[in-house]
Amino acid sequence: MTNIRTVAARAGVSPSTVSRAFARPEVVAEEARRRVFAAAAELGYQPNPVARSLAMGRTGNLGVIVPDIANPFFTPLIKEVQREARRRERSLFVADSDEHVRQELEVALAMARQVDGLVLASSRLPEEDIRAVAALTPVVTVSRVLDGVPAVATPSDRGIGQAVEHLLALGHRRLAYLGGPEESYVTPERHGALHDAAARGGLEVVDLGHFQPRYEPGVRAADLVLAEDVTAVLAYNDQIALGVVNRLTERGVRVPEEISVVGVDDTWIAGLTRPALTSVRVPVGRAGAVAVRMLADPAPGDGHAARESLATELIVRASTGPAPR
Amino acid sequence: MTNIRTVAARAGVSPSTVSRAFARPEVVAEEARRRVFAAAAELGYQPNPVARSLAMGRTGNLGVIVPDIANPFFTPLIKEVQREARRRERSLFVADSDEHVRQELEVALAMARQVDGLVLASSRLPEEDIRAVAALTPVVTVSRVLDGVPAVATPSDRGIGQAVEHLLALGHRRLAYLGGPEESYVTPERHGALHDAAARGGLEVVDLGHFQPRYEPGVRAADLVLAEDVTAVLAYNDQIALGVVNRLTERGVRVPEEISVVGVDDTWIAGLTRPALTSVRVPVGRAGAVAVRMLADPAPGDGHAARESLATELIVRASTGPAPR
DNA sequence: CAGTCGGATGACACCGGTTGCATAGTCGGC
DNA sequence: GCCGACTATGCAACCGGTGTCATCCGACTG
Repeated sequence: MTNIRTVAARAGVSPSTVSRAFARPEVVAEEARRRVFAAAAELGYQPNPVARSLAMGRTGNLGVIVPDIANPFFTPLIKEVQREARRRERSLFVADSDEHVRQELEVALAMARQVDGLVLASSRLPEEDIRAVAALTPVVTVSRVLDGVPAVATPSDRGIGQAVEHLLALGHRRLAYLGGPEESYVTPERHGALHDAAARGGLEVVDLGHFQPRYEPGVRAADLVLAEDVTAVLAYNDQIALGVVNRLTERGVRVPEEISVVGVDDTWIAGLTRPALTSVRVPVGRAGAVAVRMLADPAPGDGHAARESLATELIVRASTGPAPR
Repeated sequence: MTNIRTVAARAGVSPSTVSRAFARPEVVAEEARRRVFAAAAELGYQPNPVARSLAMGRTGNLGVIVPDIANPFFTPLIKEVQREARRRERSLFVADSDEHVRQELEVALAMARQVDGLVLASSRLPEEDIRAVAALTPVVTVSRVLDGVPAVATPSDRGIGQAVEHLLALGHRRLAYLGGPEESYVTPERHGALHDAAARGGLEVVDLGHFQPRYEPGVRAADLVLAEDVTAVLAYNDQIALGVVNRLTERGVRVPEEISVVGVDDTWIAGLTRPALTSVRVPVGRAGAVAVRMLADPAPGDGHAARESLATELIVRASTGPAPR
């Protein structure tokens, strides 16, 4: 493969001039630049980004790691991170940890030194592992807050508070809660937000346990819900909620006439299913954009790590209605 | 940041020994290895993958570029590519071209030299651009066939043929076709497969034009469908089909009693909506796995580029039924 | 016309690893 | 006790760029 010296020889200039012609064309004289590009074109030369990264100590890449690329919750985040990265002329590499802590660490370590900054979304890593990664490259976490590491938080208290208000206003008094996976950092946070809001408003909450954030566990959960004397369900996320809705419908229970269902995440499927799903919107796209901003334009370090917080809100659709009397 | 020489000094050995201790521990004596690792641990040293890539001429990374990460059609591909990459101890970087040719090229060029191989899924690039990328790094295309470039094809003729048979058997005689985006390589391929099969079986096809492969265009398409005298619809993909189903239902047209709807891609949403969607399954996950195999274990070059072909098949669900009389 | 200034270029030392080759050291065999 | 083989290590050249510094040249100034 051709390198900078080959091109230099062909163009009759020194390697330095070739390097400059590509990196900062304006400092090279017209004539020399022309000859360099001509030689490069003939030889099919392209600067080697790996060598450039090594010499410059920066790669021009950013990375984002999500637990599951297939989870539609993360796609707005990826899209926005990518858009912001592109605006800054950085390439974006995405990686998926398959909801698996061990793989998340491997993937993060593999990526760390090959990017100029890393966005860790909904990381399940233990604190010390996140810190280890942060020691290798600048890191911003999303939906996970850690001392000393810049973060974009998306606290669910407001959105879940609105969901509780909404259900109370519709006359519901007993709610089943389908919790998220035990390993997730967000699980206790959402659980706490719900219990706080419910206690304040006088809504009784029945905890039905932990569920993986996918469709099938929601199907299973629906039957548990029917065994309880509740008129509403709040699910950890939209996929679970969708499983519940479909299973209830199959069993002849009408949504929302007999049971109201609320999801969380407000992924795009929420608006597409019938009935469309009432859901707590998590501004994860904006969170991604903010995270990139924090990575690329770091605020002057005033001692402690940067922190942003983006509120959630309830989006009401067709899966919630007045409680049956 | 600490490098191999710092560690060497601390461990009282030469840089080469440190290098070998990390790269091929078995060739380093017990005692030396112990001291190297001790020194490395104290200094928090990790080998720099960029430097390693430069020296070795390989990065240990694979890349995959998809038109749209948010499109559920591609998630099985990404997942399988990742699984196969991991089996071979390669990291995987995913990138998204935002359904945009210009960005696809940029992304591909940026990635090309930083990976040992690239999977281009449903690429929309002009041939010469794909060849330019393939000149920089080994490339395997998926669902796109090009002379001289290894490829995994997923021809739709069989699956679409089955869909036509299925509809004919149900008594349908006139079908509306909602075509894909004009830029896509797959669009004419699917169109051709449909017209061939329809001509063979005696099914009349009404072409309703080109649609972007998303939900909203499907909603719009539904009203066009109703203006035609047809009893069945075949959509370019599931998202369009879903938009059609939802809009028909809204307008009081029952699916499948009055109109049957068939999608293509068999994404996971197809099974989740009500009625569940009959769809042509494209084995894109397996295609990804095969692509990685072709990249990582290249067949002895027998002159022309490797080629694999994976057949599609119809999955019948609830959105198709007997034609109304 | 000499002196100064500034812009373009080349030489060279890096960046942080890998690797072929030479050498020192160990051990066994005869 | 000497020789050959084999192992573990060090040296130094590379991978393909970047960036600093010195040099050279022409032009401008007084």
